[in-house]
Amino acid sequence: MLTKAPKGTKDIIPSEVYKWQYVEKVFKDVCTSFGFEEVRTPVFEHTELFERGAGDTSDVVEKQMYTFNDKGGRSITLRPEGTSSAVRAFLENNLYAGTLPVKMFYEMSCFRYERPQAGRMRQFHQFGIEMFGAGGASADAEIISLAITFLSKLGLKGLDLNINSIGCPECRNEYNKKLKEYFSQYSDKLCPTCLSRLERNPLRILDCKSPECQEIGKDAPVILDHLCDDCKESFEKTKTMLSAMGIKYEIDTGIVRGLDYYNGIVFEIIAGDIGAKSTVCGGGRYDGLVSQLGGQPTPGIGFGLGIERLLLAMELAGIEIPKPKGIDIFIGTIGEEAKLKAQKLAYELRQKGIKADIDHLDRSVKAQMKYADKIGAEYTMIIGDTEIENNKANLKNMLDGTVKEIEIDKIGEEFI
RNA sequence: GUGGGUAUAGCUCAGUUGGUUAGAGCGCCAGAUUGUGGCUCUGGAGGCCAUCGGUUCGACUCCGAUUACCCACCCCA
Repeated sequence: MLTKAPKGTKDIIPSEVYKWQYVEKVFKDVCTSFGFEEVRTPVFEHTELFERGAGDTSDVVEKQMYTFNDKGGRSITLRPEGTSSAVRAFLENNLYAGTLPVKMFYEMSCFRYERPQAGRMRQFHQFGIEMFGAGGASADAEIISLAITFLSKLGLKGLDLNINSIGCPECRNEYNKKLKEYFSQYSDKLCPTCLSRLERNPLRILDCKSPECQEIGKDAPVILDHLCDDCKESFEKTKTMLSAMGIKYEIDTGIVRGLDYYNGIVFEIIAGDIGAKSTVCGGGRYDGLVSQLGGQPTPGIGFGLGIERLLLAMELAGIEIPKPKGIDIFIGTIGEEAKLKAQKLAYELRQKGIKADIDHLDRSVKAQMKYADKIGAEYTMIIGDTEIENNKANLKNMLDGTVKEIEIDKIGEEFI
């Protein structure tokens, strides 16, 4: 118990963390080149924010939230997603009064109470971006192209970008009615889950894996045929933009985002077969969310990108993440006097920004050399009484094994 | 919440129809090389065989329960 992390959580240990640092750096660089700035919001929020934001009929809010009362009796929830917090920060800090559009990115832990499986954790990590105040197709295309740029920079090939439009509240209502009408005719043939979806969310029946439901779904009305003129036009414009940038996409009328705030364009990016959960990035437009949370009507669009799934996809694709360089020099020692000297030398080198390490376990020279090799030391120097007396020691290049004699006190000059 | 699978050394896994001292590879430590890594060879440490109960003369092995992990469904990143 004490030595076991809670279900659905995982340590990122020192020997693995370089992978995270690598994708984090690439993501930040890409976002910056697109003119986005980082935002950091609290890990927990008032529960109401997610109920109003993600929507209290969404599965996430209904049964997956880590909610508790704090000692002051407030209902607090560990964030299950990032967009609600971003909108709250946008409103609370009056960012809408500044220069529009507001473009921000983030990396955050999110929490959902679910049964863990491949690519799904209870604590998971997301990259995300949000853009507020721009409702046009160029904003859509910018968001999508940022995701594609990022994933491509990491070396992922064969990305599948699937897009759809779920329309504005008006055309979606119309469409839902038509869907209900259509599927009601087959209510005796639908599977039990889809029968319950008929009332709750008929759109999801289109996603069902059961052969019967799929067969019935083939002839169901398609959302894209039932968009209002405005929605239709903006979807067309976005597609034109994507094509102009040479970004390939597929229309997938089955994409329905799980959070209630989406409207208009929605998209998913699938990067390789990483198990059942192969969607690495999902997002869309949420033009109603800002006003839903008490602000002036402001268009918004963004995406979330799962870091665990990203790393899975990269591993599966055989992408090698560059390991960071080891230390510059290991100073090995024989005897107490040498230890004293090495400690002082390492301290001076480290202050100059040179990565230096010494022995702390009083090991044999051979063992110290092995240690130096393991930590990836580029150079080693062993000092004992003779070396200290002459102020001369051998500096060994660990890559080619060559040795050169240097003055101990001038060791720093070797690393300029 | 529903269903399936797995549980033996730090890691990846063997372990015969139930039979007495539970193995390998990798990793770790040490020696060969009395003050110099990688390669090789030799040795060493490290196991309540997940837990609890049952069957049996005898259980790592068979049965049951519990727990944990993995995978899939719902849903999602």
